[in-house]
Amino acid sequence: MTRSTMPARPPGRPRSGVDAVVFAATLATVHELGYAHATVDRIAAAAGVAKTTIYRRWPSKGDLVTACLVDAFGPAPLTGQTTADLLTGAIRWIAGKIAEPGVGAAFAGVFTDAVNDPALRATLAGRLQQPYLVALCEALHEPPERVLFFVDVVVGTLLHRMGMTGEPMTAADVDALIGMVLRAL
Amino acid sequence: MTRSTMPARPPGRPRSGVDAVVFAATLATVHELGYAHATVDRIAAAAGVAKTTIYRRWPSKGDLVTACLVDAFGPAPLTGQTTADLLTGAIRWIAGKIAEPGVGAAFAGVFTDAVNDPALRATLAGRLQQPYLVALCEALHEPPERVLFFVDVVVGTLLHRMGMTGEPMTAADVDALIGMVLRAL
DNA sequence: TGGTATCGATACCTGAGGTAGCGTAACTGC
DNA sequence: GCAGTTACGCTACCTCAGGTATCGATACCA
Repeated sequence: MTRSTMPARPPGRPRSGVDAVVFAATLATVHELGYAHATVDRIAAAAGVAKTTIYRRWPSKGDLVTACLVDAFGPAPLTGQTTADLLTGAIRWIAGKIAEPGVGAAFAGVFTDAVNDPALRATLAGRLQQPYLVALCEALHEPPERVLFFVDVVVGTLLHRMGMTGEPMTAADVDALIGMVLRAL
Repeated sequence: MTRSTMPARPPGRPRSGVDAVVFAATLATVHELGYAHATVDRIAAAAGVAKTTIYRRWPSKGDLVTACLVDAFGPAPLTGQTTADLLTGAIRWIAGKIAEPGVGAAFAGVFTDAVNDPALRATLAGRLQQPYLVALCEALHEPPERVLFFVDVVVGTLLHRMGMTGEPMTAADVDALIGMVLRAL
């Protein structure tokens, strides 16, 4: 991500495409073994690269998974005729992403790690949450603290279900969540 | 807990009071260092017991913390003239518990561990969640899946805030959460 | 062809969860 | 007071995973 945006390629070995391969291997390994058992050794083996290559690109496992999630999420589709449409789409989108194989477990796992790692928490908040927060504030014309509250509600609920049951939330419950948030605004 | 309910004390060394001392040391250590850095060695040292004593009583760190939380929470105060009163009291109660020093971090940490440890997840769901779930179903006259959804919302939101900021939710936001849940029922 | 920077491999360090063995302290019952 | 019983403290140890250091090999650019 950082390197691919450089104007001219510096001399040395190639590394194009490695990020994508490692991200795919990360999600696949987390999906198969869970976050805790998806060791960096196994992820490296699955990606066909050396462990040292991973630590050269990302300073820690948490940073790797965070970058992986940023890549997997991409920009939020904040579109819709009305505010209700926009919110419904956004909540369905994040619920769908968390339901993707590996993404939910990776998200819950890195969130978990961040609880007791202030540096990782800052990375997670800055790289993953901040962009969506800003976009939501603009799209909804609501102050940040209010948007933050609803992010806590939506993401917290989805992750709690994922963590307690190991399964993503059903479509019916996602609809209930949407109804609840719409009524509250 | 298990032993103190026995009718007659069996022969051997005493162990009364050790549970309470270890629970207090667990919460204090987690409060001071966070869940991940609160190693069993340090908890044992803080309690003034040997590490082996802890592992003799609880099979793992997760089980220790779960037992500690069960002890710290106690029975839920499900009282109130109306359903609204009852729910308001229950949500304020759980929010207050999670805001207690060490409890929130311990809860978030053990939840985190449970995400990728099915055995611990079963313990957490059975010992900590199940009793409150049953009591809530009876008190609210609602089916389990509906109650489970609202537990996901309330606990998930509180834990997400705790995990992302490191601080418990403000009273104003807890009130907003209560209002949201009341409107949804 | 040479310079440059990354890659792969191996070996290693640290910290933490968890276990084994053994002598010892404390309680119950006779 | 004395045996029997049980848990305790201590020490040493195992395993696994995150993370680091070193170095030769490799592939790109000029």
